[in-house]
Amino acid sequence: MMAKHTKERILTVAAQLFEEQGYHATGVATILRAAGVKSGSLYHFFSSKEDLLAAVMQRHLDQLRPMILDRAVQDSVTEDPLEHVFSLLGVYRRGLLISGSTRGCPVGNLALEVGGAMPRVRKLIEEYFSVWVSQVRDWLEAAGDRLPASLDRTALARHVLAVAQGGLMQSRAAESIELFDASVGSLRSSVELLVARSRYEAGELRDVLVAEPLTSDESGAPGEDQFEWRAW
Amino acid sequence: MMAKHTKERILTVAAQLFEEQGYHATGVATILRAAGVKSGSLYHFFSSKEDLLAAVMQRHLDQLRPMILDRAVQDSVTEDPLEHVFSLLGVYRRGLLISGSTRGCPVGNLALEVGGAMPRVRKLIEEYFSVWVSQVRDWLEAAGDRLPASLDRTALARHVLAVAQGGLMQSRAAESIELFDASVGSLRSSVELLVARSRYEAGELRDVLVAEPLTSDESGAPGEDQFEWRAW
DNA sequence: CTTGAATTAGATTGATCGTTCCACTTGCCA
DNA sequence: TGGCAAGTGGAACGATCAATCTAATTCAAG
Repeated sequence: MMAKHTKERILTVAAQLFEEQGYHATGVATILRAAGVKSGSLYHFFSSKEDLLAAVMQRHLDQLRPMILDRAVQDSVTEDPLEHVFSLLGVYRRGLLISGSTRGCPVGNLALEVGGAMPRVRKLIEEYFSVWVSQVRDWLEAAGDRLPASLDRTALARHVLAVAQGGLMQSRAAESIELFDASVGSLRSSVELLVARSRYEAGELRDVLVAEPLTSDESGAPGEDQFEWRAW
Repeated sequence: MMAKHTKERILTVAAQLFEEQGYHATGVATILRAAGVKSGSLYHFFSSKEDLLAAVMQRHLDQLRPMILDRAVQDSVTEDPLEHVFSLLGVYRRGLLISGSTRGCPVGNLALEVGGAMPRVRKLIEEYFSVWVSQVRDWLEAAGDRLPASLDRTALARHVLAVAQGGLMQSRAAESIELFDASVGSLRSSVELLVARSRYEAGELRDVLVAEPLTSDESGAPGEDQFEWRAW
C-alpha cells in the first residue's frame, strides 16, 4: 500500500525536480528513483516525458488560484486590494527566502527553457500568466479612483508580473534577495506615487510630495521578517 | 581554408543554438554539424561542453558594452540619459521583433536554466547583470535633479532590469510583443511621473498632472516602427 | 626543406537518454 | 469465487549523449 497514489506522487516529484534542475536536465530515471516507481508505472499514466511536463504545468495552473492568489489575500493584513498585489509578491519572496534565493517561479523558469517547442506546454504557460495578470488587474480595478482614471490597469498588471519574474531571475542569478527587494521596492514607490497623484487630481492632497505608504503600519512592533521585507 | 577561425565559429554557432534551444537541449553533435567541425576540434579548444558554455557567456559579457549598451546610446535621438534607458529596452525590443517574439535575452534565459549548477557560469551571469545595472544606474545618476533626490538610483536600475527580463519572458511565452510593450510602457509612465514630481519639488511645475513625455518628439512624422514603439 | 607543435579528422567509447514490451500482481465488480 | 481491467515490476531496446583516442594534416619558425 502506497502512501499516495502513484500518479500523484510522480507529479509531485517531477514538479519539484523540474523546478530545481529544469526539464531537460532531469532524466526520467531520476524521476523514477525519487518517486520510487518503475518505468512501467510512469508510462502507464503518461504517454511521454513531454506529456508528464504538460501534466505538471496543468497542476501548477490548477494550484495558482488556491495556493498563490487566494493565499496572497489571506496574507494581507488589510483588505486594501493594492496591498494584495504586494502581498502576492510577498508569497514569491517567501519561497525565495526559504530556498536560499535559488527557487523562483517554476512556470517562469520553464517558460524560458522550453520556449517555442512543445506548443501544448506553451499554451499552459500563457494561460498561467493570463490568470495571474487578470487577478492583479482586478485588484487594481478594485482600487477604483485611488489610481488615476487614465491609468491602464492591464498594462500595470503586466508590469507587476514583469517585475516579479525579473526580480526573481536577478535574485536567483546573484543568490541574493536584495535584488528582488530592490525591484519590488521601486514598484511600490511607483504605485504610491500613482495614488498620491490620483489624490492630487481629486483635490484631496495639497502637496504631492507627501506620498504616504499604502498600508498604514502604525504598529510599532513589526513581526519577524516583516520588518526586513518592509524596509525598502 | 576556413571562413572564420574554427574556435570563433564554434563559439558563434554554440551561442546561437544555446539561445534558441537552451543549453541542455542542444547536443554537442548539433553544434558540430552546424559549425562544420569534428569533435576533435571542439575538444581541442574547449575541455568540455560546460567549458564551451562558459566561453559563450564570457563572449556575451564582452559584447555587452559595445553591442548593447553603447548601441543604446547611439540609437538615442537625444542625449538625454533617461532616454538612453528606454533606448536600451528598445534594443531588446528590436531583437524580439525580428525573431517573431521568440528571442529574448540569452543571458537571462540561461540564468534560469542552469541556475545553481555550474558556479563558474553563474558568476558570469551575475557579472553581466551587474554591468547592465551599473550602466543604467549611471544614466539615472546623470539625470541629476530631474529625478527626486530621495530616489534610490541603484534600486530603480535593478527595477529596470527586472522589467526588461520579465517583459521579455512574457512576450516569449505569449509570442506577442504587446506584453513587453505594456510592461515597458508602465515603466516609462513611472519615470515620467518621477520627473514631474522632481520638477514639482523644485517649484518649476505648477500642476503635477501635466507629466510631459521624456523626449520632446515634436516631429510629426514618426519613423517606421518608431510610431508603434512610442504608442503607449 | 626540416622539424615540431597546433589543429583537424573520424572512429569509437561507455554511459545515459526516453521508451517499449511483457509478465505479473492487485483491486474491483459480477 | 471467477474474471477482467488497472496498475506495477523490470529487463531490454535503439538512439543519442558527452567525451576520448590516435592518426593524419596543416602551419609556422628555423
